[in-house]
Amino acid sequence: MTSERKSNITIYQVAAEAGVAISTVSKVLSNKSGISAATRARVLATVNRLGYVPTLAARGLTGGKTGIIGLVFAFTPRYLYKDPFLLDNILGIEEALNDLDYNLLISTGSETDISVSFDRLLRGRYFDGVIIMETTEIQKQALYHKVSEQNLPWVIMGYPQGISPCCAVYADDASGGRLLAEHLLALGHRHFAVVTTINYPSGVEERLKSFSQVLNRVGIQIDPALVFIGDFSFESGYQVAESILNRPDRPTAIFAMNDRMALGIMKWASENGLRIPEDFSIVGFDDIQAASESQPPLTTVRQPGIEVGREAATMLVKLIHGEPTLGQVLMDVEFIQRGSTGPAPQI
Amino acid sequence: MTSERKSNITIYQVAAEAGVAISTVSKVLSNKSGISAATRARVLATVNRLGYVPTLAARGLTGGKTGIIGLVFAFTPRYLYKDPFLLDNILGIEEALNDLDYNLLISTGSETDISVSFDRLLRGRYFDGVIIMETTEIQKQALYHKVSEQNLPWVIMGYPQGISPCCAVYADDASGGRLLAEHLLALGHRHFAVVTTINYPSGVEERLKSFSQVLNRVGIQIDPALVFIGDFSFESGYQVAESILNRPDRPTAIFAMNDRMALGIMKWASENGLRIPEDFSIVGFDDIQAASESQPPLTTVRQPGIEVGREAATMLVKLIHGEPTLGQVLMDVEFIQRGSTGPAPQI
DNA sequence: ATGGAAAGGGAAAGCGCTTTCTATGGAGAC
DNA sequence: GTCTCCATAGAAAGCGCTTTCCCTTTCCAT
Repeated sequence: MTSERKSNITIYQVAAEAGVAISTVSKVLSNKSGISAATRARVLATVNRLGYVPTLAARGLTGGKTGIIGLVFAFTPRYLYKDPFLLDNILGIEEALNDLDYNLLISTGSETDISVSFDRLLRGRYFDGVIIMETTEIQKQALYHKVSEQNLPWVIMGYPQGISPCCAVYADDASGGRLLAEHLLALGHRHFAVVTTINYPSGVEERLKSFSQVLNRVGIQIDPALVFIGDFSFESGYQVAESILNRPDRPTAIFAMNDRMALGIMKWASENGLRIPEDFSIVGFDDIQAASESQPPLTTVRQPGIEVGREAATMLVKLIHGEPTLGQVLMDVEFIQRGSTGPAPQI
Repeated sequence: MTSERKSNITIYQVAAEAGVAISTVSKVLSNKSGISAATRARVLATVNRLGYVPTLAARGLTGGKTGIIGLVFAFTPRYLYKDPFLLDNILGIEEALNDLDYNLLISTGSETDISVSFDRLLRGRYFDGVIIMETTEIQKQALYHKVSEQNLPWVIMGYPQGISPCCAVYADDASGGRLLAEHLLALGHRHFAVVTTINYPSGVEERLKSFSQVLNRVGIQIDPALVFIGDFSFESGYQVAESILNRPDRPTAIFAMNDRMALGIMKWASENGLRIPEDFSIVGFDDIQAASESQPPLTTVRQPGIEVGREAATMLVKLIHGEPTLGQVLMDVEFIQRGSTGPAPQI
């Protein structure tokens, strides 16, 4: 009655069966040096025969490797699980981690409160490393302190600015913003609206910044009255569409910070008899699957979501193993011209 | 140099500060009885002041609660992270778990090999409970044995058949299949094709079974030559579309086991000049967002994905706390008629 | 042959917590 | 006022593993 759970095979039983000390078994399993090939083989055979699996909890306690990676996402689960692009990131991480024999624990929260559960996790000795995903500047700082306090290897999936030195993997959002601006400018557009969000992650900030810089260079400022706020969702795009498109001085081009909001705006437009790109042009960001399936298909910038995730995971595992890694990896984005952009309408 | 990590505050320090024994602190934190109100308050105050967080690993080792729930998904991550319906399930779980102060660790695998990493996790003393998601009959049996060996509370998210007694939450797939069959029959359809997958989870099996039963009742058998195999993806639907729709005896109605495959077929049809529902009718299953946005919108059956996930998580936590729970919960589905179905074309 | 270094193997000390089990004090009963 | 009994606090024994430290072997160089 000591334990409710059926007692598993422990390292002691393996040691006894194999006729060695437990430290020897431990060394074999952790691939430490100092064990003869013969002994190693004998121990391994016993491990297999008994079906021994080391207890993660005990490993975690003693500072050994648990094979678990934490991922902090400082926004709500709804934000995460409804965003095809972020899910691509996670898919990439999962795939890489499965290959490397690690597991992922995702910790979601809310904008105001990242710490509650993550704190507990972080200090719980469960993680071999941590990936920080898609955060705002302020959160990044807070998380950075927490994680480095624990002395855990960590990687930022997103822009690293403000924190240095650190390992980071991120798409070249800045170039994306620039490419879109240049494209729209070349089509003769001069009157822009942008749809962004409050409390956005750094990548979005970069897109917007470089977009405006290109415009500034030709003497165009974005009118603050033409900056609209959504929450990255299709619905939020649909909702702000009216206030963008129904104004007397309708912008000729709209830059939505992601594809889903762009698609939402397009839906409202088509329901309200506006033609794209004849009446206005629109661009998004990410290149999610739906972007190529819309009517017309959406001009956008492709971010390599899966690759970013995979790279981040691979980098973290290298860090854990103490192997040398590139500090920061910038992934290329690709401008994708489709039917949602055309020459600016004559006024 | 004993530990690489900065040493955290331990229960000993809290006990010393509060002037009590560590067992007292432990009892306070686990809400055990036998502690006076004064002592409890003093300990709690010290815990807060010091910012003490119990180490999960140590808790796990001693059989205490770790606050971590495992989710087994026996297929590949790509299958999971690309399926809006399954993601709804997970979203529901996450939301419920966040409220209940638990965390979720998702373990994906592959059809052939569910056990490798999950085995390790399961025996690692990390989980307070386990949710088994969307598996085939055979896998369910195997997982069932593994989990119950560990004496962990567990819940099946999906059909429980074959295993009893157990806790399960599932949508009424059988009714869904029936409703679709009746609808198509009422429209005069007599010539059916179905698109399913190999190695499908039990829910899909139920849909198909009840669909055929309704047809059988009016003397219609599904021609084995008209059973097509996809993999639940949009692309796989697109790919099988030609072999379904280009045959001389084209079926007048198609039942795809999920919306994404149905949508893929519709895309091929529209690219090849076939009109829906004039040339053929098509139905899906799940009611993902894209189903209502397609041209024409898709007739389907809505499964309450988020609710199922939420219910499964809530049930599991009750199980963990030793509270009484309903053994099995069947969630209603809803038939949703849209534009993709119409009267059978005259031959 | 023999001394010494190198290499393999074992004992034991924790890691931080939960959980008995035992001790202690105070209250109630006689 | 003494004795018995609860209620509560404290000591100590693990949980299963890693790691340090030390003792045996084994092998090479002299």
